[in-house]
Amino acid sequence: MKATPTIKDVAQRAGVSPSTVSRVIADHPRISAATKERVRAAMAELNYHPNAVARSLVRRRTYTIGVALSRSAEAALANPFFPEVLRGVGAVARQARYFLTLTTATSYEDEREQCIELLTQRRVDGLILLASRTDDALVDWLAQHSYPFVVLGRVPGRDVPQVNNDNVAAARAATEHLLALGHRQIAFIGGPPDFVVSVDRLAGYREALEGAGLRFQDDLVVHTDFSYEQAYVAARSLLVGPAVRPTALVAIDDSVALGVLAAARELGLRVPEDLSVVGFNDSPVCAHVAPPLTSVAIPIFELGAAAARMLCDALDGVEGPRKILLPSRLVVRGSTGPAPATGKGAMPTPRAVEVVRAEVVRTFGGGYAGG
Amino acid sequence: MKATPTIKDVAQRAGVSPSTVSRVIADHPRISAATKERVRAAMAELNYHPNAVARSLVRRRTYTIGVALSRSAEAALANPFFPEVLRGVGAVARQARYFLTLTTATSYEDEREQCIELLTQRRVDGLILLASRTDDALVDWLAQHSYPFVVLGRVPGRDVPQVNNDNVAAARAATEHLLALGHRQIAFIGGPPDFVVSVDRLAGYREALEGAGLRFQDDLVVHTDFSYEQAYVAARSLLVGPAVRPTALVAIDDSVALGVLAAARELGLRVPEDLSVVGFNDSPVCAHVAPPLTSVAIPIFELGAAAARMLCDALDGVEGPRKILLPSRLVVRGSTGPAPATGKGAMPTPRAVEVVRAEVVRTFGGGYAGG
DNA sequence: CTGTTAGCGCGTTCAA
DNA sequence: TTGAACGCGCTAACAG
Repeated sequence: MKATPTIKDVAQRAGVSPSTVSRVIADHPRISAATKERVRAAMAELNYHPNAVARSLVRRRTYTIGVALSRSAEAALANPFFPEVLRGVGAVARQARYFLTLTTATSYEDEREQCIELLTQRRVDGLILLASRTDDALVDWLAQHSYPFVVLGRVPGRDVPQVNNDNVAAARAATEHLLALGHRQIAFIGGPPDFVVSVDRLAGYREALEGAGLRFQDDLVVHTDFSYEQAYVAARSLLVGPAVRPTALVAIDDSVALGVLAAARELGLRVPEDLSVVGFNDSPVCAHVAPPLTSVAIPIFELGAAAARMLCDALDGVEGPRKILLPSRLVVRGSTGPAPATGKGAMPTPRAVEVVRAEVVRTFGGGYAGG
Repeated sequence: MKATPTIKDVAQRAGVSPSTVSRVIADHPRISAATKERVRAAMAELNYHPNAVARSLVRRRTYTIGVALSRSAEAALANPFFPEVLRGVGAVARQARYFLTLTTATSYEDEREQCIELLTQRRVDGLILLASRTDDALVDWLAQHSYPFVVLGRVPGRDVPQVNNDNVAAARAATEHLLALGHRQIAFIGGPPDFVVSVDRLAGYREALEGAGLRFQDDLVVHTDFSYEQAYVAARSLLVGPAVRPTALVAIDDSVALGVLAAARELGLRVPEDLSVVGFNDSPVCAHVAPPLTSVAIPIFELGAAAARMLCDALDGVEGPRKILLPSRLVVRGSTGPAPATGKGAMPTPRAVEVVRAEVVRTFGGGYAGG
C-alpha cells in the first residue's frame, strides 16, 4: 500500500497549486469549472481523500461530538434507552455531518474524567451528556469553562441547554389513568431520590393525587433502585405494610414494574383485578409479559435527536431553543383495570387497544451558551 | 475564555523551548527532573492540555478506533447485545488509551459508507465491526486496502482477524440438553439464512441430532427474522404443521423464544410439560417470564473486550491471536423439561438451580494483518 | 540534557 | 481566477 496521497500529489497531477486543490475541496465559487474538473479527475485517479485530522487542526473544528451516556447507574439497565437515544443522536449528527465519539466508563468519576479529556484535548467540538442526578459536578464544570454541551435530562436550578421528556406530566397522566379507573389507594415506587427522574415523576404522581382531592401519603411511597430485584423487595413491603393495601401502583420503570408483578404473583394478588400496575419506558417486554404491562412511552429516539440538533445548531451558529420538553404517551394494556369494588362504585374507563394520551409542552429560550 | 494555551506558551512560561515541553509530555527519560518539574508547573498554572488533533497529525495516529455495530438488522433487536459489547470494547480501549467513535447508520450501505469515510479520512486508526451476513463487501474492502480491523462474528472462507462465540458448540449443547431430557422430535427456528449465526447454530443443532443417531428433518426447521412477531407465526406453523408435533424447540434468539412461548400458550400447549423451549442470549427477561426461559448465555462483554484487545494489540504492534472463539454457557431454567412420556422412557436430567454447561474452544493463529 | 529546524496535511491570507 | 507564503500545534530529527 503506497503512502496515502496528499493535496500536494493531487496538485501536481492536475498541474495546479495545492491551494487550488484545497479550494476545489471546499467547492470554492471562484474556481473555473475547467480547473475543478481537472482537479477532481486527479483526486479520483489517485484515490485521494482529505485528511480529516489536518483539516481539524487548521479549521479548529473536529466535526465530532462527544456522547456521554454511560455515566449513571440508570443507563446500565435503562437498556432500551441506550441504543435508542444513540440512534437519535446519530441520525441527526450524521445529517449535520458530525461524527460521534463515545465515552465508556464504569464509574461516575471515570466518565467525568473522560468528558473533560475529550474537551480539553480538543477531540470533540461539544458534548451531549445524560444528567441524571439532582446535582452534577460535570455540568457545573462545563458551564464554567463554557464548552458547548447539551444535557439529556433536566438540570434543576441551572440554566443550561437541555432536552427532556416531561416526566411530571407523564407521571401525572399515569396516575390520572389509575384515578379514572376508580383507584384511591395508589402507591408509588421511585428510583433513588437523588435522581431527577425520581423527583419529577413523584411530583407528577403527587399533583394528580392532589388534583383529585386525595391526600399524599408517605407510607404509599417507596424509593429503590432501578433493578427488578430491589423492586421486588420494595413491592412486598408496600403490599404488606400499609394499613390499607394499595389497589394500584405507579412504578418508576418497567423493570421495577416487572418486579412488582412478581411480588404480586407471589402474594396471590391478581393483576389487574386486585392490583393495577403502570410502568415507564414502554420497553418491548411490556407487550410480552402476562399480563401485558401498561406503560408510559418515552420518545427516546426523539430525545437523542433533539439533543443532537440543539448541539449541532449551537456549533454551527444556528439560533434555536435552549430547552426542549418532549411529550410522552400512556400505552394502556392489561396490567391496569378498574379498582376492586369496595363501597363507592368504580368508574372504569373503556380500555381500547393502545389508548394513548399525549401531553405536549415545549419551552423555548433564546440563543446558546458556549461556542 | 482566553485562547487555549499551546506548547509555546508553556515553553515561554517555563523558560524552555517548545521541544522540551513536548518531551516532558512524552515523559522523555533524558530530561532533568528539575526541568520536568518546572515545565509541569507551568502546564498546571496555564491549565495546559495537549491538543490531540495536532498530535495526531504528526504522529499519524489518532488513538481512536471506529466501532460499527449498527449495520445489521440483528443489532437493532439484539438489544442487550449492543450496549454490552460496547462496554467490553470500551473497557479495553480505554485501558489501552484509545478513544471510540461510533457509526450510526440505518442501512447497510450507509454503514459501509461511514466506515470507509472514517478510515480514508484518517479519523480512526482501525475498525471493529459486526459482521453478520455470510458475505460482506465491507470486509473484502477492508482486507483489500489492508486497513487494520477486527470482525465481531465469523467470516466464512476469509482469513481475517475475528472474534466470535462458538455458536456451533453452543447450539449443540442446547440441543444435547433437550436430547438428554428424552426429546426426540426437536425443532429449530433460525434467523435469516444468510446470517452466519443462523448457519452456525443450525449446524450445531444438526450435529447434536446426528450425534444421537437421529435423522435431521427438514420439516422441523424454519427460518424467520429475529422478531417476536415473526417468531410467533413461525412457531405456529411448526407446532401445527409436521405430522409429528415436536416436543422441544431450539430458538435462535430469546425474542424468538418468547414468540414461541406465546404461540404455545395460544395453542394450549404447556411449557415445559408439552413443549420445551431453549433460547439464546440469556437476556434479562429470561428470568422474568413465565416459565423462566432456558437460554444459552453468550459472553457479550468478553466478545467486545477481546475484539478491542485484538485491534489495539495490532495497532500497537503487539503479537497475539488473530482468531478467538469464546465459550458459552447453557443456563437451564423452567422452560425445558423431560419429554412427555410416549413409548420409550424419558431420562430426565436433574434440574438444579442454574445448571451450567460450558464449552471452551480457542483457536490461535499467528501475527496480524494490516497495520 | 536541551534548543533549532523541519515538517505532518491542509486552509487562508495577500498578491498577482 | 490562481499561486506563494504562512501557520494551525505538535513531534522528531539533528545539533550542540
